[in-house]
Amino acid sequence: MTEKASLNIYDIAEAAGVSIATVSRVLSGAENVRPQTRQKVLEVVEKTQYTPNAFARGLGLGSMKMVGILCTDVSDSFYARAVSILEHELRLLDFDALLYCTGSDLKDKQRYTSHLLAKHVDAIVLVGSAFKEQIDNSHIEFAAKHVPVLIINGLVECENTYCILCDEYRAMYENVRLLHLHGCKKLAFLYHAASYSTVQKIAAYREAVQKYGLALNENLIAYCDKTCESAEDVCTDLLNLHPDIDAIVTAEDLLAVGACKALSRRGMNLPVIGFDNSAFSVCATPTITSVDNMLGDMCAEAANILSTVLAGNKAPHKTILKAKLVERETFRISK
Amino acid sequence: MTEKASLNIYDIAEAAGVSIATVSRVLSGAENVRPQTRQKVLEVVEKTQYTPNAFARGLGLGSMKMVGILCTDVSDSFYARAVSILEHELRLLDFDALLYCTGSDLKDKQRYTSHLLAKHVDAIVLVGSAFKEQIDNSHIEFAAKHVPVLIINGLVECENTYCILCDEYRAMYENVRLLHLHGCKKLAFLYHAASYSTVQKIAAYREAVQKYGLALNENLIAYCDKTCESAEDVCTDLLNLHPDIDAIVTAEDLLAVGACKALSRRGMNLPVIGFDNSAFSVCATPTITSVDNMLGDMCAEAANILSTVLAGNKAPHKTILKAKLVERETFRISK
DNA sequence: TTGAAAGCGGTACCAT
DNA sequence: ATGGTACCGCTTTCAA
Repeated sequence: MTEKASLNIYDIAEAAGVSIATVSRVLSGAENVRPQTRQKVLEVVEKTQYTPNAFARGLGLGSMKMVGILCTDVSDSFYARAVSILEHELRLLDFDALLYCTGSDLKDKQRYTSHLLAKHVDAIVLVGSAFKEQIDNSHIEFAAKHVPVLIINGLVECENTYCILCDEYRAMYENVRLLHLHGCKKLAFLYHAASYSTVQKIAAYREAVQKYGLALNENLIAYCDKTCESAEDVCTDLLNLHPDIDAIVTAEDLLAVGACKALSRRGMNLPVIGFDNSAFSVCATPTITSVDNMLGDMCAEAANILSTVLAGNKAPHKTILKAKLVERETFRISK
Repeated sequence: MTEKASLNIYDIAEAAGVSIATVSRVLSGAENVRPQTRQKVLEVVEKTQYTPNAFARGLGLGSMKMVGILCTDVSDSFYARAVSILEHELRLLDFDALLYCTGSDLKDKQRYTSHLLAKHVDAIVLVGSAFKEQIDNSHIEFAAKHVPVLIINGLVECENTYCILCDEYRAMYENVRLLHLHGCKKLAFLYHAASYSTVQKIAAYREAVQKYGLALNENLIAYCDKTCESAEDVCTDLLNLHPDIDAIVTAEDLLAVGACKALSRRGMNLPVIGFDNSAFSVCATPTITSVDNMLGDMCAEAANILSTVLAGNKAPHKTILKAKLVERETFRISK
């Protein structure tokens, strides 16, 4: 009547004629086991297809080898790529990925962070700079007291926190410089969400515009919803107001796509530079020159740091990668 | 010296002056606890910020309330959206999402499936019809012996398996019918990966083409890599070989984008219908008419079924949703 | 090299 | 309503 869900270590021990301690040793790859004994145990394990109970293991070791990934929105292609790469890297380190999509509400981020801690994950990875709240990072600081917190493309000043970011400030500054060299005088800037990343880009835009003596006008910095259509509308309005705009830079590729649509609808053809080097930049017509922020490298580096830290070694609090411009049809650096 | 990682139920019991059994009752919301006692315990819990150990709980209950999501590739925007929605639905049911990106190799799918089982997830959700292997579904069947397996947009004939799919066969058939009504006579078909989903679409294309007496030629059914560029190249070749092609249908939006590029490059303007109603369909110029396969609804239904099944109730093995065509610039149904 | 036994931190049954 | 206690299944220390 009473049916066992599955075999346990006692069953294996009995079948192999050894104690559970020995089985445990064999399974954890301990050296001090007589080859013959090991052999016998492994045979039984093989034959019975035995798998140790992960919860019991977790209870004993205090870890189930899981890493929590906190991400504002996986349906965003940029974050999706990040999660994809991270998951892959974690898998290589033999960690499972516990995915939490938090949305952008701070309360949710806090709640999910503590959920993750309650699940005793070995580390937490924050994907997306949206996590850099200007207001309140206490949940991150709290989490970092318990487990290492990796932050992809975001920055938090806090112990046991490892920020891997791309120098987007510099990249955007460079965008403006290149357009200036190209002869442009009045650059529109389209952005969405005020994430850490976006704030950097806007700051860079402002400073570079000033530095190179380009048209300086707050109205040139325009907010859009995160859709092609919104960007197109906003850009159209902007072009109506400022017909002398002669180049467009955006904080995201999708917005650049919308901008291009606005341009071609009026038969214009201005330099446009997007950001993220996403699939959108290739889909658009014309294809969009875009800044590659090295997401793959950031995630790989995150994995690196994670394994370093979990091994008990020191890792840099802040790692900055350099972005690179991928030239496509909307802008080519003139030689 | 010996520092405790965190408080356990004994600490709480002691502080509250009750037994651990009572603490357990209070925390699990049992009715049979004197309000006064409950109050006292909750106070201590509140004050100490106590959180029960998830592993111990899992060990006792045989579940940590986790659901495994198996997905060939989250960086694919379609799957990413699915995972995003699923995660949200699971969260509402109080389940965590354990994400596994399997890639398309069968061996990996099998391995990860058993990993998931070893982690004692409460259910497994398969995202993407790529999981319907013509050759071997034994890993799915095996998994279904242990936990319910939900399949989004795929079909497996097996007990304890719940397939939620969209009638893509019908949708593709309808595409061909509409184009025929529109006066088209020779339709090219672009596809990637031979997933269950794609197989359905191809079959529908074939049958409809036959039924409506359109040009029937295996060469019109062309394989591309999953990139704009590849689709563009393939489509260009196709148009060179068959200059009389007068409409294009694709198994994925991205391929439709490529097709449109090929068309506009030769100054052509044929009806094009994509599939998935993804962000790409809106980004392209012109915007692409696309079949919406109701991904959101499928995922919501999956969550529904999951809660039903986990509650011990019966749920349908197969749920089919109806797709709908979203009209954009590349094709409008003529009245 | 091996085994016995004490945790790990809960749940739930059985008394009281 | 509450407490005692036997599990759940594994890891690890200590002895042998």
